[in-house]
Amino acid sequence: MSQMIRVTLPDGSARDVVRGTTPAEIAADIGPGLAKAALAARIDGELRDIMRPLEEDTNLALVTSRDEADALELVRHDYAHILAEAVQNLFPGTQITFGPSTGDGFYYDFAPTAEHGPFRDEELPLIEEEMRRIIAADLPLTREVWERDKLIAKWQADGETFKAEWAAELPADEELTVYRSGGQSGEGGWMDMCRGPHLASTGKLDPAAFKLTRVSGAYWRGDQKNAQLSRIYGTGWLNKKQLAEHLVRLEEAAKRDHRKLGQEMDLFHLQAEAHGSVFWHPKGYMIWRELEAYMRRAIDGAGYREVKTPQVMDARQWEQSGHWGKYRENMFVIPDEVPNVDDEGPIISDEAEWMALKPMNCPAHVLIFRQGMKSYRDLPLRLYENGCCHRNEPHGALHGLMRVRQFTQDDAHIFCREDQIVSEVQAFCALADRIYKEFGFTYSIKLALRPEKRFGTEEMWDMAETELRAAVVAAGLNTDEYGWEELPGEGAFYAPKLEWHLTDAIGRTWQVGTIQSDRVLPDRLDASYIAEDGERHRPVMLHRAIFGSYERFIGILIEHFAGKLPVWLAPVQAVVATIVSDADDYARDATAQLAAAGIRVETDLRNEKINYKVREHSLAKVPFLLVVGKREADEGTVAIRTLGQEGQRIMPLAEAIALLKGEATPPDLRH
RNA sequence: GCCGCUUUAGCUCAGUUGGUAGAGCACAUCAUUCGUAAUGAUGGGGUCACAGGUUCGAGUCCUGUAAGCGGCACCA
Repeated sequence: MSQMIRVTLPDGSARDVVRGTTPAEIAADIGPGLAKAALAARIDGELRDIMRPLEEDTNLALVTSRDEADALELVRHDYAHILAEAVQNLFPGTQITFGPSTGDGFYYDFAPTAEHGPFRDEELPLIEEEMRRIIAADLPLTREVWERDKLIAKWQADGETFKAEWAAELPADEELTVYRSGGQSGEGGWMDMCRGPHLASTGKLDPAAFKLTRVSGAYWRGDQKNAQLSRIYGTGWLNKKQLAEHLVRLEEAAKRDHRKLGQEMDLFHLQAEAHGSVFWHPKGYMIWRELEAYMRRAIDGAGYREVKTPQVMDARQWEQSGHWGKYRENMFVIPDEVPNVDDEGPIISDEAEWMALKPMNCPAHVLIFRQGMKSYRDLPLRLYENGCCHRNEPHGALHGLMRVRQFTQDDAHIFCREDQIVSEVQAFCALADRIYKEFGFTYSIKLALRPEKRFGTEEMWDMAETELRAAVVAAGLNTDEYGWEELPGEGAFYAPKLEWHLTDAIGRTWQVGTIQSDRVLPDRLDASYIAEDGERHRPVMLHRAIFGSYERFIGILIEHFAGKLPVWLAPVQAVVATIVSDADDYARDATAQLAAAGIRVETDLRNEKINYKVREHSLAKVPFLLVVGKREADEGTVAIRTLGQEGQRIMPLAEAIALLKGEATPPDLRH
């Protein structure tokens, strides 16, 4: 075996070095600048430690902070380790578990001692200080390969039961590696089991480029049945400037929060007496009404027929549909009896019959389908409902408009034959695409596969998943551009789901649209049609929504536009504001003409300076401000100021009305 | 549901080691009629989330409950 190996660099040049040479040594050989800048190595495309010796001929690329994605990943992972080391220095007995990098930083999950309990916000500065001390100490990080039994024994000896469990369960063919900061090779210092790679030493990190942000509970291995750990989150960057920019971005995002804007713009409110249900104010409900009208135009044009179904149905119906068995913990259940009321309130007898508020519209739509005989000629039958549903969600899940307990879905069920599924799903993908684009959204799309709790045969699920996948492929949506991925175990109990996701102001994604291919409910609720062969057949039922719920969609719209809604959705589209009271009559007349043209317009005749009015209506995010003074009143003009722009345009009133009418036209009615 | 934090005027927030509540904005009244992001003056407004407890005395300390916030788990 040769003592020399050949290393090929990205520029195509090759150099022969002694086996066991490290990328760091090669970097140093090329130049001191590179040696300092190099953070890690890419060996045949795989990210590796810069201190890890090269054993065979390879392609080598040195990773520096210019390779931002790689560098951030490395740095964040290192911050996570240093966080763990700092916590164990400060709080002996705390067990370490697991700590990855995230989209903007890192976290680490700890099992604190019983005496200490979960970490608290106020401890974060202390931990940050210890982390900076570790960075300043510039401790070298070394990689060691351990034998599984020895490593498990070591963790057990150290009282690290979570690590021991993890080490025992890692795949048998996986090499177990440990990273040690400080200490001698093989002993001393601080160690964590980790796949790596890591930087060469803790001093490679910028002590001013990270910040611990919050604490949280988190379950061991993400399972509620397991122990709850104490998670510490941080944000980490390559330098101080990046951190500062990130913190500014967070502040900006907080200003777009739909809960904050909803209050400032007087759109809606939530209160404890109906927690999880929305009180829509006139302005907020105007957005809703516009969306409803928009969606009706869309479904009318796509061959749907609108229905309305009961809010409350007998428990037996929900048993039949399977919801009673699989979904009851989320259902609001009510007794079906005249309450026997005395001073203590209603008494429910032991024999009470039960009813439930609908958590979904699907069973009711099947009941409509079942009325009368259906022929194959009736299919596909597309039933749409603005369906108001109630779900008793876990309290910790509630979040503004995004997650509520009462919500209205733009829900439809398409009853169709087997051979119509793919074309129906494709048509839906096209409709959803058109609609999201008309609102200016980009979306990601996922396929949620069969869950553990489910009805139906494996063959049914195989078919259903295959159909949805086929439709997405046919529509060309299964690409990275659409964030395409398959999510095992995340489907509904009756069907796999295609899901459309939109992103909120701080990067959290929310499912809005869905289409689900369901053979279970038609079977359980005995839906059938007469086919060409004269026999009864089961239809397939496609559950689908595009807004998901009006509540969530409005929440996302508010954040997406930072409250500055497109004119057609703005609750108040224009305000006519006077400069002097001499213009009051003209302002009233102009307002009446705008209103007659269908513009949502208000008048501001208050005895205030125009500066004050401009500021107030700008903050209220009114798209158009029509200012009238003596001059405009005399000339029959208005001075139009557009939200977000400085200056104004003076034009005849008739022209202004035409302009606003055009701007206020919903996107689907433009040509 | 779980972990941590929070809850004081309509809104945003001050309130020292426990001694009986304050600002700005908003609102009302008056004056001001003003040309594109805050005119001035005066005034009204609070069971300090709720329920207990400690104390001579609790916005402040303790316990419980509820809601809100950030995560986790769960989901449109």
